[in-house]
Formats: sequence, structure tokens, C-alpha cells
Amino acid sequence: MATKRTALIELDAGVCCAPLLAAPLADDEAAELAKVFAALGDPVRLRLLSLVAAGGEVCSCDLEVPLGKSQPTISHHTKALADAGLLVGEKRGRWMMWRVVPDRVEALRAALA
Amino acid sequence: MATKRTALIELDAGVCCAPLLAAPLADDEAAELAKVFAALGDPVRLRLLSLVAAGGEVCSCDLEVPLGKSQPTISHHTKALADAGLLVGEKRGRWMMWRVVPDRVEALRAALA
DNA sequence: CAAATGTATCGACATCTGTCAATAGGTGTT
DNA sequence: AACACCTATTGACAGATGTCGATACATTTG
Repeated sequence: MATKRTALIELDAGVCCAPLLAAPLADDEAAELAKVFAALGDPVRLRLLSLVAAGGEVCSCDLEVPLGKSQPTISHHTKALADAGLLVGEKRGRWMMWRVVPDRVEALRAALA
Repeated sequence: MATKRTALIELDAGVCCAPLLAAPLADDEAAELAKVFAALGDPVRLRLLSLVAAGGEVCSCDLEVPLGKSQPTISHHTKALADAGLLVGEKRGRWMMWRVVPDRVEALRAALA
């Protein structure tokens, strides 16, 4: 198993991302959505995400310098974004390569429609 | 002055909502965006927002029961959403009426493009 | 004016969160 | 095998956050 995808499967198959503004959200829908928005509610994670998006595929080790955070902190944030389904990581050799999950971002956009 | 709009003005005129995935975010852009996403990163606020959206214009007093939270908590959350520019409130008599700010939501969607 | 009602603020508290140093777990290299 | 390198986890800690009771403020009503 080279790829982390537990969170992705759970969320994509789940209730996530019913349109926010169309009808009142159920408790579990709100909880799911809130997790994803909360993952984006940190400036370091937003910049991390934009760096990965710009690079297409980016190694954890290449995030420390531009983000100005320690290695454990980077790991913490990549995990948070991966748990939200916004990032997927693949371990290649000793490097962890991260990619954005476009479908996930698109689902979020749809939730704001 | 019947309407709260300090936060709105500041944010709409500001750096908010440059496309997240196009190019690396600057620190201040990330900070602005993160505040808005953080406002959505709570299930109670998401449900509150969807209730207001569904109702068009909703009184604070009509939010306590469906959300199952105390009056101070409702006030706390409406303030958080208003500070993020997602809600505007207008005081009419002794009631506080809330509306969603569609442009603000649309700006968020654009940021996820 | 006095009472009632809706809202905002304050104080307190438990929980969550972001951060880093230290450490452990893997992987490639010599 | 021994070493160097990248990543994940743990422990600790300060600061932010969600919640509510109590209280103060504002507005309408009697």
C-alpha cells in the first residue's frame, strides 16, 4: 500500500458537500463539511495547499523552507489536509510526495453553490 | 447606523480570495482566506448559515431552538460569521435580522477555482 | 416610568489546536 | 553493517475556541 487514502474513501462516499445554501444542513452533513473547512482554516495549510497545487507534486522536504515551519509541523499539516481528503501522499523512496485532490476541491466549491 | 459592515468593507476591499490553486499564496492573502474558512469550520455555524440562507432573512431568536444552543452562543456564532463577511445583520426593533452575503460566498467559490 | 423582551458582553471553564524538541521508524548509500 | 537522510509520532506547552450562566444594554409595551 503506497498511498494514504482512508480519509478520502470515507469522505467521498459519505454525505459530504450537499449544497450549503439550498436547504438546512443535517447535523452529520454539517459535521463532515466543517471538518473540511476547518482544514482550510489555517494560513499555513492554505499556503501549503497552494504550494502543492502550483508544483503538481511536491515533497514534504520542499515545504519546510517556503513555509518557515519545522519538519514535525509540516507533517502535522499535511496529515490534516490528507485527513480532510484535500491532499494525497505517496511515499517514493524516502520522500513523501503530495498532490492536491481536484475532485475534493471541486466538491467543496459545489457545497458553496 | 443600522447595519454591521465593518468586517465586510475591510474584506471586500482587501486581498481576499485570490485563486488558491493557481499560484502560491502570499502570507497576508492566506491569513485573510483562512479567517473565512475558519468561520465555516464549525458545524453549528454551518447549520446556522444554511438556516439563514433557507429563510432569506432570519431573526437571532429563531435560531436558538433549531440549533439547540444558548442565546449567548448564537450571538457568538453570528458575530463570527459576520466578522468573516458571510452574514450581515440589521437590527429592526428589538430583533436582529440576519442575511447571507451571496457575493462573499461566491468569492470563496472563486478562491477554490 | 416600569416591566418585558431580544441581544450583546463578560467571566469562567474545558477542550481543541499549532508549534517545536526529542525520538523512533524506514529507506537509500557507502 | 554503519551511516545519512526523510518522515511520522510523542510529549509538552501556550494560545485559541466553543459553551454557558450571569449580567448589562436597548427597544417596545403596559
